Amino acid sequence: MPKIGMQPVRRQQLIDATIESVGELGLQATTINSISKKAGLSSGIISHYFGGKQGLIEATVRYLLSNLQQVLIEGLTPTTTPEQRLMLIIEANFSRIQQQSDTTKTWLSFWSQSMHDVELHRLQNVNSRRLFSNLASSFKQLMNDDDAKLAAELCAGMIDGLWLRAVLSKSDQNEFEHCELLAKRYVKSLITQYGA
Amino acid sequence: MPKIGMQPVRRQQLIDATIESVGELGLQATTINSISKKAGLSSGIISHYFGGKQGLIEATVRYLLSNLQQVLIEGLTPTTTPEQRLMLIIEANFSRIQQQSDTTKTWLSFWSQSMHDVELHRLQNVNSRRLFSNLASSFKQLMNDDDAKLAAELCAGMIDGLWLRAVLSKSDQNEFEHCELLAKRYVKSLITQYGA
Amino acid sequence: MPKIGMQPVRRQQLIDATIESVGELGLQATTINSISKKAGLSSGIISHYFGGKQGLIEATVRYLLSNLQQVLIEGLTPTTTPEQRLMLIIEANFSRIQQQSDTTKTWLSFWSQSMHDVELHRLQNVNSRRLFSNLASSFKQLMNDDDAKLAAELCAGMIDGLWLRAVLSKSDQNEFEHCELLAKRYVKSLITQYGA
Amino acid sequence: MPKIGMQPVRRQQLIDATIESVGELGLQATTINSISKKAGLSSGIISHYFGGKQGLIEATVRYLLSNLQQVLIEGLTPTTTPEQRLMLIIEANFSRIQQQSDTTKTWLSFWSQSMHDVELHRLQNVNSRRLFSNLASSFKQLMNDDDAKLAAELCAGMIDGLWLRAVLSKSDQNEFEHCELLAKRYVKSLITQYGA
DNA sequence: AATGAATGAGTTTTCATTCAT
DNA sequence: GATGAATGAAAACTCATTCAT
Repeated sequence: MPKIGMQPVRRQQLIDATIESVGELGLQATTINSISKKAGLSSGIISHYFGGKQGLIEATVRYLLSNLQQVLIEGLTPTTTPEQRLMLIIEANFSRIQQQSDTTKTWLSFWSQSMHDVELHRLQNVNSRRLFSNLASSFKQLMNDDDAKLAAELCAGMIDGLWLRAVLSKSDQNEFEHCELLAKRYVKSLITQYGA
Repeated sequence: MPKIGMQPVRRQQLIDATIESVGELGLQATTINSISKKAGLSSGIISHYFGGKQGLIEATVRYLLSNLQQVLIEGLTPTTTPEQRLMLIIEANFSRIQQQSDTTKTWLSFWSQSMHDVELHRLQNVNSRRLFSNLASSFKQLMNDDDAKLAAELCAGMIDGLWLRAVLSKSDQNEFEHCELLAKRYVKSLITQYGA
Repeated sequence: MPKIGMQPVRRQQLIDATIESVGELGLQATTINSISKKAGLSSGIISHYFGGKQGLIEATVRYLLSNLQQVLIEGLTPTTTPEQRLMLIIEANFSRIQQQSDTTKTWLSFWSQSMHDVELHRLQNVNSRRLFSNLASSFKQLMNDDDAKLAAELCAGMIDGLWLRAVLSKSDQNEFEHCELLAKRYVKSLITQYGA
Repeated sequence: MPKIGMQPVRRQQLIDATIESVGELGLQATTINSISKKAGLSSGIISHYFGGKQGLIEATVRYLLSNLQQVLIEGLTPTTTPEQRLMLIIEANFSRIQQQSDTTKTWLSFWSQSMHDVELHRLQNVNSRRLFSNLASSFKQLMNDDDAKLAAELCAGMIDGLWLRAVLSKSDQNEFEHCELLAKRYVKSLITQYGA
């Protein structure tokens, strides 16, 4: 029964199952079996579609990254002001939790592992720089370039720090929303401070 | 060779080797063998002194925690002002890197794993709350209680976020010092903003 | 090589190899490797089919128990007299050796271990009570209930004792048959003594 | 502090601890550590006095054997009749339990292991033959030699079988005494049956 | 396309033995 | 005479990968 066009379906099934498993069990305890079981598929299929466990892990990170970018892009309209765009960036970063509770734990697992994995580190750098440049390009429309870079650096730190503390303390959604609010207020204070 | 008094020496040897191994290989790839080899001891000794791998991991986290606290306490004198104390807290958090490059990677590995390990999560909470309460108690001497709590929350986020971004980008010491400077300036701006 | 329907084949292969290994090396010296080597399979397969060594051990005891029961049931016909049934019970107990020399040593290893293993003790009790109740129900057709219980108790002791001494002295088949004969004559003397 | 004459004291301490440990944990789970801990001595001392674990195990079996013999000899007087001697033999075999509950479990562990251990098997044979010859020499004073041998064989089987069943069912002392009574009555019936 | 049986290298843990003190 | 720190071989168990079907 060679159903055609199964590839994208199976790949997404396995990526979803990976997020679920890493969120639930951690990256260390996530196995080929824990993933394939959650996906309702056989263990052999992972090698078939991703070459191996490592390939699936990397595909999952790429999926999460593109997802984050997607949320941001979808919010943008031709009339979005720089300040609105900054708010959107923050919302995108904190909305990760809204999609799936496992996702945040999964991000953290991957970033931690990126210290010792070349490909994951490359992907993490993409993410980190993208956040910075997204912030910087918006701030640049509101202040001079040097101040904008500084504001972006501080703002990126604040977003990641509040997000990290919320994840590690196993916060509920309310606390995530509280952190989102703090981040937004911080952006406004940066604009007030440095803005022309 | 039952030289007496070897226990504390061996325990510290093994804890140091654990930090080194987790820093170099990551928590996932750190094994009883990688640790004992680095320590120049046999694999059996880990069970002898720590009951098993898990025991050694937890002892290592406790050691890192007490070390962080130690750096802070040693800087305090009877004449330390609240503002100086806040600077000390930041210095302590960023000085981790100065001691050993492995240490930062090790912290991150542990915090990531704490999502899925009860004891590590407990220890992580101790650390997280300690940073917040250290900050809050200093801020309270400079502003009203509600503002102090808010400042502490923001400041904790900023410290952790800047630290996380520095670690993940495999920054050199200069960048860590730059982050330390940014954090200190942020504290000063908080004092200016909310201070009486 | 996922030939379907291999499960029962593999399970029996491993149980046979366990009996062989325990018979040859003893329960203490029997390892995952000694079993899997005898079975001509890999070591990992034991966890796959039995969850672990303990599971295989227990499955093996259950197999030996059901085998013993099987021998008895197969000998019964609608016209079997109580006395013939008693003879069948004895034959079943002494025929263990006829199938496989390892089996007797294996029984003894398991019973000895049953002193310190809850599940093995439960299975040993099933076996011990089954022998007693089989004997008692036959004796009850030949004498009053109290005498029948006494006869069953004595007879069970005699069977187990003669069997134990034969096993421990590493007897050959002739001696087992001699013991079987002694046991049968003892049953007859009990019937003569207490029979109506 | 080279105290002289410690050797017999230490040896007995370790043998007692071995009986206790094997009775409690089983032979398999008994380790150098479990023994030395129970003896309140260091682990190294076992090698010092017995050459190793195996030496201590064998010394313990020899001790149990000589103990059993001792109980029998102590009961004998110049005026003991053959029938009284038979009763004494039974009492000695069932009195093992009266001394220490661990002892019976220990006997069984050792006999089971004797299937796979040359020295233990030799000692087990000494024990088995001694019981037979003790019984036979007494029966020979009460009946002709062939009947006496047969009676001894049956009686040895009955004693061992009742004892085995009592041990395996983890019986209390009352049941052991009940078995002792059954064995004694069986001896009397053998004398009645074959006696001149 | 998909399965899952089978493998075996790698991991943690246990433990008898050794030996400097 | 006695200790117990240290070793390292051997054990059970895990799991990514392979591959016949």
